[in-house]
Amino acid sequence: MSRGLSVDPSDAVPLWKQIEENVRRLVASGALRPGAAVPSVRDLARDLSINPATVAKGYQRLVEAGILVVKRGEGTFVAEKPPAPARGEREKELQSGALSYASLAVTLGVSNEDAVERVRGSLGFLRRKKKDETS
Amino acid sequence: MSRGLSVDPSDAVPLWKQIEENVRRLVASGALRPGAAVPSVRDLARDLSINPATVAKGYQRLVEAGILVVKRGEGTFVAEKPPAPARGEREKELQSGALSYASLAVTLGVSNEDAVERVRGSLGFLRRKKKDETS
Amino acid sequence: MSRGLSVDPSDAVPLWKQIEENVRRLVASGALRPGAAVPSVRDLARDLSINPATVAKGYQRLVEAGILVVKRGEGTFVAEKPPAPARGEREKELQSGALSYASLAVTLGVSNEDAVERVRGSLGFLRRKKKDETS
Amino acid sequence: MSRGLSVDPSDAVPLWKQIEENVRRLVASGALRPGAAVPSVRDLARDLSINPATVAKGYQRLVEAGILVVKRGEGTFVAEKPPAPARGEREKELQSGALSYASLAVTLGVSNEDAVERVRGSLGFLRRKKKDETS
DNA sequence: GTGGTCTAGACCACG
DNA sequence: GTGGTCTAGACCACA
Repeated sequence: MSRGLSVDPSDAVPLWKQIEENVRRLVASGALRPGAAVPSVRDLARDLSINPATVAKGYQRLVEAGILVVKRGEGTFVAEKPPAPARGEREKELQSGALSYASLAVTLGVSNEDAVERVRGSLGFLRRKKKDETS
Repeated sequence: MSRGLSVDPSDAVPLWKQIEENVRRLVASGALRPGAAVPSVRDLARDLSINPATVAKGYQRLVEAGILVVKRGEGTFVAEKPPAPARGEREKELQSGALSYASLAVTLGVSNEDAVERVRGSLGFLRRKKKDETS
Repeated sequence: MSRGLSVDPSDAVPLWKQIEENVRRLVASGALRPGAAVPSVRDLARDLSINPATVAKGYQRLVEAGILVVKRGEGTFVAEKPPAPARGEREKELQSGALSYASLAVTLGVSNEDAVERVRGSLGFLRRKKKDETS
Repeated sequence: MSRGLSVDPSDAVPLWKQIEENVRRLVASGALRPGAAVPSVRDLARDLSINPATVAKGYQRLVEAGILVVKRGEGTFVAEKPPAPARGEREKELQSGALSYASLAVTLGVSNEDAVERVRGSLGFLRRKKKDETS
């Protein structure tokens, strides 16, 4: 196992995006701490049996988002500083994520409270896990 | 107005999927009752200024899902007995969506309350929209 | 000529970045107006004798920056609205550009006033040209 | 301190180029006078915690440019007569840089004054930095 | 060894 | 026709 990184080629969401989300999740949960190295592009590509360029694209997005940093010739690492307070651009990203999730919930016929509760639960799960890993 | 059906061409989600989701929502909310007719493919296409094939594709998915039925020569109608979505699948999909959104919020450095509030807001927005369409 | 778009394969700056800058320049100067179509990925790639994926990468960056918009199945167009006031993220981009230019000027042994004057001149040139093209 | 020489590993520009530019600047500003010795490759590498090969590459470029000269067995020194850069080339490079920056500013929707002010600020920052290193 | 760029060409989704 | 994704593999810059 590559530290919990996995992809599903039959999924509609692009492989590079699956990788992005996976890493995001690992960082959010503290499984990947600031300064820690993520698997090299080639290694992860081999483990997942996909093309290195695909992995690179996923990493690239995270670099642009400030989640990862590249040290040339050394590898890719989790950024030391939590990505800036994030006004503006990222505001939109979060809002879009919220709407997307809400839409899913409504489509699935779930009550507002149930939908909200699940988010609250996931947040708690991540924060708790992060605290554990950090300590 | 085509009964509250609208699409956003600049949205990342495919037009046919927007149509599918819109109809699904209208049916779920009762705005479109079992047995009711949905707009004809070419009418809706004209109203939305999009390609009829795009509308057809959205309807097609709904027919395959058992939400709509086609009566040849008469038109397309809401099925009498919309099939209940598999509980297990829904559960997993929603849970996964919640975790995904939570991870995004955490990596963006957003507080739990802010993250939850945004979902609540989005849910309210969607329900309100649905209500408008229903009335 | 593809509307003034050209690249220099022997240049150290990546082809996709050259394309990005070229388009940015054409938009800034008004040669490409809001709503106008940019050359299709394949066409431009053929004209420049480079790979479509390379062109696509350049366009992609501009889409993410809000300069271009993609209409699926139709093509790529200059965005209608001037990219949002741009606080935050783009702040950094501009600052980085300024520092980069200043560094070049200092390295070249140019006086502050000369360096500033050249920027002022270029800005004037672009604004004037834009006004002409728009009118 | 190695005479004000410093590098930023997280910067996009290659370490060897940062070194090259630093030295070039120190020479241009007079902090390093003709005939003066520059730090030895291994000393500087140790001070900066980087690979000696990286330092060597930066020095090499400067030797090729006639800025530095190597006296075998003694060390590396600032050339007595630093060659004047070709006027024409400089001119074009600077002008191109100015236009590039101006285009960026315009597409970002920034006012002329704001754009100019940022350059002025960056220039001031660099000159001040150079002065510090000189003193 | 690392990541970044580019190519050639396939396949898919969309309109 | 459009752009988006992915692959396989080459080459380069960097440490």
